[in-house]
Amino acid sequence: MLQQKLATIEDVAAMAGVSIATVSRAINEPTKVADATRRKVTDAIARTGYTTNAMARSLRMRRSNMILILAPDVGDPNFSNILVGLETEASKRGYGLLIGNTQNDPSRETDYLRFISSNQADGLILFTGHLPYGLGQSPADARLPPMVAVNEPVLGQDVPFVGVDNFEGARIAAEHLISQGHRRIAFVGRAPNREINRLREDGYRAALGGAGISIDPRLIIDGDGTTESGRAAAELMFVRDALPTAFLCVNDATAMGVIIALNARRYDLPRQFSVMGFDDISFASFITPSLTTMKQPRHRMGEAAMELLLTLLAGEKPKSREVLLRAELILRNSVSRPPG
Amino acid sequence: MLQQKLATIEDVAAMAGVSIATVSRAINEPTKVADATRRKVTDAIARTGYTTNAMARSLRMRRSNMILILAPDVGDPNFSNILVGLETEASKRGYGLLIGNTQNDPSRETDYLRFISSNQADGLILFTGHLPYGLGQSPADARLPPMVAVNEPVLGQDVPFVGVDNFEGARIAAEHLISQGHRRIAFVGRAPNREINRLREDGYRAALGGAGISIDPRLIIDGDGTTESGRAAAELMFVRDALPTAFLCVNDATAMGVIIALNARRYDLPRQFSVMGFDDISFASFITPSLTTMKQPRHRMGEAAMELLLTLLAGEKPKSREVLLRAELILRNSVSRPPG
DNA sequence: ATGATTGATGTAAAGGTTTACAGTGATCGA
DNA sequence: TCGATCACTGTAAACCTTTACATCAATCAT
Repeated sequence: MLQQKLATIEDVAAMAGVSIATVSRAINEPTKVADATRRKVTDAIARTGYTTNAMARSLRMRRSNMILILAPDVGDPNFSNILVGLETEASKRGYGLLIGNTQNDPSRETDYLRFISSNQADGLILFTGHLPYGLGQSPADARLPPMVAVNEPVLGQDVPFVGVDNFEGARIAAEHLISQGHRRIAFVGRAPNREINRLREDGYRAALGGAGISIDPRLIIDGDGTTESGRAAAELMFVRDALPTAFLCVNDATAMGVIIALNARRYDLPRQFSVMGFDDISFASFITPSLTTMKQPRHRMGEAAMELLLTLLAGEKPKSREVLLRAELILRNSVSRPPG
Repeated sequence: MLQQKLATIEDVAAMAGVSIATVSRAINEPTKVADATRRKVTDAIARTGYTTNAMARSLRMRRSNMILILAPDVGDPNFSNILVGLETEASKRGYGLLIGNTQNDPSRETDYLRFISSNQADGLILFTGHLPYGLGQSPADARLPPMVAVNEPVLGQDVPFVGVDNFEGARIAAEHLISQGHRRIAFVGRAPNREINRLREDGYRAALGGAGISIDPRLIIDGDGTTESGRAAAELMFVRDALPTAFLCVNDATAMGVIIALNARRYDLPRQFSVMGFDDISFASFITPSLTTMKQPRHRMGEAAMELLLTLLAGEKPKSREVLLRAELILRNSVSRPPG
C-alpha cells in the first residue's frame, strides 16, 4: 500500500504554533479565531497539504454527509437524469452520494441498509416504491431513518415524496388527443396495483369523462410498462378488432412498442393512428415517428427530493412532505387528427 | 434528530461478559475465539442489534471500503450498464460505490478528489479518459491513488485499463460489411484525438486494407459521436455527392443520426444503404431499421474493472494492467447486400 | 480601582473501533 | 516435576477529529 502518512491536524497545529482546537476552529468557525492566527493556520494547511480526515470527523460528529440512493435498476433511462439532479443539489450542499442497486432483490435491499445502521449514510433516497425489505415491519423499527421517496411513492407509510403529478399529466395528454379530434382513445398499460399506472389511468378517465366521452373497457389494455408489453397490447387490439384512433400509453417504452407494432403492420403514422407516451425518455425523439409525450422534469425532481431530504436531516420542518411537479406536453410527430 | 443511541461494541461486551477485544475478534476472526465465547457474543449481538460503526472502523483501519466512480455523465446510456457491473463486483466484495458526476467540469473533478484525500474512498474508477484535474501534473502527485480507467483509457499515464478492443471490434464490423459485398464503405465519426474514435477508425482501415480495398478519404467523415453529428455527416455526403453503399459509424448514437437522415430522404433501408453502429445501446433495437452493431460487454467490463481495482487495493500484483474484452457482432436489420 | 464581561486560545474528553502486547491457565514433553 | 508451548482473553494505545469547559489577558462599567 502506498499510504504515505498524511498530515493531521496536529501537524498543522505544530507548524502554526497553536493548539489543534484552534486549527479546527479556524477551519470550521473562522469568525471565532483572530485574524492573525487564522492566517498562520491557513498558511500551515497549505504548506502541509492537510485535508480533514472525514472518518474521524464523521465518527466524532455522528454524521457522514452521505446519502444512500436505493434504486431497483440504475440502468433505467428514467433514473439517470433524476440522479443528476440529486447529485447537483447534494454536491452543492457538501453531501456525497452512495449508490445501491437492488435489482428488486429483498436481500440486497436489506444489505444496503447496513450503510444506514453503520453510520455510513445519514439518509436515504428511495426509488423502489416500497420500504427496503427489513425496515418498517416490526414495531421496533417504528422510527424510520430520514428518507424521501422519489418518482414512485411508498404506499401507506407516510414517507415524504417528490414526483410528478401523474394524474394531471395523463389528463393533459388525453385532453391533447381529444383536442385533435380523437374520440376512441385507448389506454395501454393498465396495472391497478402500480400506483403510477393507476394514477395515469385515472387522469385518462378524467379527461374522457370531462369531454363527455364514455369509456370503452375494450380500449383499456393491461401492461407492465415494457416495450414488449406495448407491442403485445397493440397486437391484441387487432385480434379483438376493437381499434382506437389514438393510443395513450402509460410510458414511452410502451409507446415505442405500440409504434413498432404499427410500423410492422405497415400503417402510416401518425396519419392512421396517433400515439402518445409519457416520460420523454431520451430516445423518444429518435423513433419514427418521433414521439409526442409528457416530459417529466427529472432534473428538478432530483433536486427537489434532495432538498427535502436535507431539510429533514437538518431537523427542520419542510414546507410540505409531498412535492408534485407538473409534466410538460412535448409536441412531436406521433399525433395528428384522426383519419376520415 | 432521531439519533437514538446505538449499541456499541462495549454494550455487546458487557452483555456477553467479555472484553471488547474479544467481541471484535469474534466478529472479524471467529477462529481465534473459543466456541462457547463466540456463541455468547453472537447472542449478545443479536439481542442488542449491534452493527459495527463503519466510521470508527475506517478511522482505525485507514480504509473506507468505498470506491469513487468518476464519470463525466451518469446519464450516458453506455455508462449505466458498466456501473451495474462495477456494483455487482464491489458489493460482492463488501465495497460501496460513491458516485461523482463531473460533467467534464475540471473544478468538479478536483472537488471529488476530496473523497480520496479525506479517506472517504480507497480507490478510483475513471470514466473520463483523463486524470482528474489537479492530479498528476505536479511531480509531487507522482504517486497516484489506486485507480483503474474503464471504457476509455488515460493516455500517457500508465493507468490500468479495462475496456473493449475497439480496433478489433471495428475490424470485425467492417469485415461483416465487406462479407456482404460492400466495397464503398464510409466511416462516420473520425476524431483523431479521441482514442476510441482513432482505434475504431484504424480497425476500419485494417479491414479494408486486408480485403484489398483502397481507402477513399472522401468517405471518412469527422464526427463527435453525437446523433446530430451522424445526421450532419450523412447530409454532407449527399452534398459532396460521394456516396457509399454502407456506413460504418463510430457508435450507435452516430448511426441513429445517419439512419434518421436517410429515412428523412425517404430511402428504403437497408435495401439502398446499409448502416452499422458500435456499442449496442439499449435503443439500437428499436429504431427502424433495427441496428446491426457491435455489442460491448458492459456488465463484464464493470466487473473486470472493479476486480482489477480491488486487486490493486489489496496490494497484489494483477495478472495484467490492461484488460481488453471482445465486442460481439449483433445482427439486426440495418445491413443487407449492396444494391445493384 | 475593582469586579464583570468579552474575546481568544488551550486542555482534555469523547466518539467506537482494531490490534500489539501482556497475561493466564492448561497441556505437553522430558 | 518443571519449563515450554499453546489457546484464549484482557489491557491499553492508536486512529483523528470536534467541542465543552477552563484559562487568561484585555476591556469595560461603575
